[in-house]
Amino acid sequence: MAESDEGQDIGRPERISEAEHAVMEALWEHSPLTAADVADKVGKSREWSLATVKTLLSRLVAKHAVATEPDGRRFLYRPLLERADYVGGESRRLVDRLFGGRAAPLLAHLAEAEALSDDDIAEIEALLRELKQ
Amino acid sequence: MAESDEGQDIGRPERISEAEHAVMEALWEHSPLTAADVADKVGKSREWSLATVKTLLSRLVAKHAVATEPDGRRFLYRPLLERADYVGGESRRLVDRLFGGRAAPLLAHLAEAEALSDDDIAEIEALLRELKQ
DNA sequence: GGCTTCAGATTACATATGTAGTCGTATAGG
DNA sequence: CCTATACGACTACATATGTAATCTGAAGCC
Repeated sequence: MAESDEGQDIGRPERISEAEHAVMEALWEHSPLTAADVADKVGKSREWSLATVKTLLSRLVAKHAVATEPDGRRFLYRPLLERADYVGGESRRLVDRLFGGRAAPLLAHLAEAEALSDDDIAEIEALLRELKQ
Repeated sequence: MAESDEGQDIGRPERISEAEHAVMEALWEHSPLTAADVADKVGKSREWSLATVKTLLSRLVAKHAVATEPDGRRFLYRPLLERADYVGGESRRLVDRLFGGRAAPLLAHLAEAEALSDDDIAEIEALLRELKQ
């Protein structure tokens, strides 16, 4: 048992795998969805069987990242974890692990790898202006 | 067999796990090192037995991320994969997976999460100036 | 030269993850 | 009513990962 029996499930953000993340993206884009809907959306890019998508959805429910609500004889799935939280967490983890928590070196790396377009640069400048005032 | 038998091992960057990454950090900081040395350095933060570190080193050698050279009856380990390459790859993967390859949204997220210090901001501004000229 | 010791090699084992298939059952169609 | 289906639940299984312990052989110490 993860949390001592009884009591609501606060905190403890269970790790979401890459495959699971793909499913989350489908739900973030639009929800609620049935398993078939999700399989459909995700199936565009990955070649997953419906069974696979169902497994991933179950795991996400077990991890409290997705909630279900009955809809007749089936379920509608809806994200519990918000995309911003997930994305923020993952970004943070990477920056912490690889750059000692500093964002600047990350940016430097992306810049070096030509991963920054002119638009990106303009956007980042705007962001900084906003942060400073 | 990973690459058709015979022929040098070009490309195919095998994925390095988080635990393995910790070992790489030790080697990037200073190399070559013996397994015991690595265990020592890594042991500062993680509570790993020497056996564990040896396993991780072996796996890294199998993944061609680390090379060995005999030193008497033991090995000296030295990174083959460069830190910049690893870090660049991981950053890229994250940005691609979560931000459609755009760096600006990543930065926005870090900013929102207060993950940007004043120093960071100054540093990033300097970076941008450099990029623009 | 035999015993201890230290190093890498091999084996172990639980959990996570990717990827499905099968089971049981409620329901919709005939 | 009975049957074909469509779902979720359960089971499966290979590989990856975290975390070690054990085996084997060479080196050094008495």
